[in-house]
Amino acid sequence: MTSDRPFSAALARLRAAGLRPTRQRLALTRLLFSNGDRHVTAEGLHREAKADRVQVSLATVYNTLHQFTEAELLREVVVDSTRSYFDTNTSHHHHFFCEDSQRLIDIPGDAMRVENLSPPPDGATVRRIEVVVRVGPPKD
Amino acid sequence: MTSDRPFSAALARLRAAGLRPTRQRLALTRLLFSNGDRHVTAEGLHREAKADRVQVSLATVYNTLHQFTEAELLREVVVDSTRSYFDTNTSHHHHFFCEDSQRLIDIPGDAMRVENLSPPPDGATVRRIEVVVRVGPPKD
DNA sequence: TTTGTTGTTTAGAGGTTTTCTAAATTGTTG
DNA sequence: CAACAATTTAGAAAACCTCTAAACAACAAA
Repeated sequence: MTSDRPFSAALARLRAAGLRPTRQRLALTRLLFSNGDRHVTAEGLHREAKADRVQVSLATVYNTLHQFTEAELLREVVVDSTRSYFDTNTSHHHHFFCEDSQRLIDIPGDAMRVENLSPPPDGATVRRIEVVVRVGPPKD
Repeated sequence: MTSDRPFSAALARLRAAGLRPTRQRLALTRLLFSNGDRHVTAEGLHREAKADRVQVSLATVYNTLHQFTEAELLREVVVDSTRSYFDTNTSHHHHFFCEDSQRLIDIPGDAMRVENLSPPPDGATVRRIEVVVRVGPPKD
């Protein structure tokens, strides 16, 4: 097993990514990864940290989110042109995006298939296929 | 045929959308729709207009892009959290997004299929399914 | 054509999210 | 511990977009 204690799990994650386990990064790691898959914005995570009495600046939240994305601990999901979302689930999957609540919901990678994709232009290499299903409230 | 003169085509488009054919809207309409499908940003279209000696403010470019989107003359494509893209092709289709050149390329709607989509949560209604294939340079 | 009304445009201010800067702090290594 | 490098931070700044209120242009009616 990897460990059931949040602290050493967080520590292990950071070490594996080659990032120094600072107080701020440990705290953010725990917020992000201790309770199943999550979708966060920088602002939202910062608020959460403050509510948790973790002293961390917004700049550091941004830095950390980007470093974690770099290290593939997170994935950025682009669904809203005004805000960036980060997803703790880095495995192959897609998203529902609820346009009224601005919330993301995972669609497991194997619950959906993209068929018949035409080849990319100029022999470019496919980096990722992202499917976003925009949903609204029930039409009742 | 609808008309081969750009002016009356633009006029017809605006009338059909219930928008007054002002000098600015006519000029932007021509830039947008006279030469096949396009993907533009507000900043980019504004630059183009200036290069074309069309006097129009950036605020009007934004207003116009949004009104056209509202009227379904354009579609917004969300691929980049720092900028909004607008697509003159409003029919069912998807996109390649070249991450190095920041350019969009259409994938015809029938050149690709999304199969097996799980039902949306809480009986929410699906508004649109968007597929973005992010591509990078050839790995040569 | 003139006039009144309403819709449109505009410059500039302002908002929001994100990045940058440079100084202070912290973690790590010898 | 000392020295060095990485990290954090507040605040300034950048980028993109929206708002405001005043000027202006399109349209309809007379």
